[in-house]
Amino acid sequence: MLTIGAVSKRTGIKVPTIRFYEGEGLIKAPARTGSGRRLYADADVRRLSFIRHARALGFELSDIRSLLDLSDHPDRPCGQADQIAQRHLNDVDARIAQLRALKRELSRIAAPCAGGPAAQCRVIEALADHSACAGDHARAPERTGKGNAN
Amino acid sequence: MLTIGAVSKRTGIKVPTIRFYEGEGLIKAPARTGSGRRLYADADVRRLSFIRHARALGFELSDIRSLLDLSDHPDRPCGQADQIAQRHLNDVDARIAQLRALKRELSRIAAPCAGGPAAQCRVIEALADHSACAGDHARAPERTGKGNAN
DNA sequence: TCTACATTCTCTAGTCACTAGAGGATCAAG
DNA sequence: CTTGATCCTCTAGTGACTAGAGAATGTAGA
Repeated sequence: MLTIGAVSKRTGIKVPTIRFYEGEGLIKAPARTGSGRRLYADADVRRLSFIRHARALGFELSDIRSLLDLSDHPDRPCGQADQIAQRHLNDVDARIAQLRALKRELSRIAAPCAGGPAAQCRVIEALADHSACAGDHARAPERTGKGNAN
Repeated sequence: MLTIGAVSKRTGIKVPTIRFYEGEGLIKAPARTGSGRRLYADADVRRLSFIRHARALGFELSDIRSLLDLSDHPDRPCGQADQIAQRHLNDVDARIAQLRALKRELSRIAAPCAGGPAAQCRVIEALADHSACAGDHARAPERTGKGNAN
């Protein structure tokens, strides 16, 4: 039986995040010591590793919930799991395409302009002038994503 | 002078979002009719288009604030604007690389398994088995990003 | 003029997946 | 017996909006 800190080290998931997952019902409430501390079994560690892996691959918690539900009932057909993974793959594809378009325009924009006054700045100019822009900007690429390591 | 609805149609930014931007100080509080309705001038529409364009390019509101501040003071040197765009370009490059790696692994995982029971599902199996995984999953790719059209 | 419907107003709360911090209890080592 | 690490619960904050309540105002047709 492991404390939450030990589980955190093994899975690479931060302690508050493990508690958060419990609150979200992704893992069941674990056993407790007499003083109320959480005690985890190996199965919990495996489940949390599954969650971590899926999160690292960008699956949302609702997707992970479905996936876990499915693995809790191995008798059910697994078409749903494929569907989730396929949908996610399509998402990723779309985002890559979007970011490529974004990069093209940013490269065009971000050529240094020798530190002149902002009045001649190409960045501001390019962003003010929507007509000069190549792609469809109907949809935003969402969060910039600085990367977090749990 | 345009109502908020007309400005929304012209810029493609939703009405509540325009009010939100006002609250955030990205645009100044507009004139009002006798009954308190917002009235926008063309300059406001241009400023909002700037914001929309920058958001579509993935700039955060804090970046946009700097950019707007810069364009409000055209006498200042514009190195800062270049810096913002350059930093953003680096982010975009990193994210593309990350998503490519992600796609490789997802493609490997998401091969359909002929609708068998979940017990033999490759998706679940692959997610449970962290050791079989290629890349470093130290960092999560953040939000999936379904794309929103304002 | 009346009625119906659209639009606007302000305000609060919800989204997602956590993260940070307060304030207190318990544990292991020296 | 003290020190410091770890644990507990709880609330609130993040970013960039979105949704909804409840009320006032505007506009078009009968």
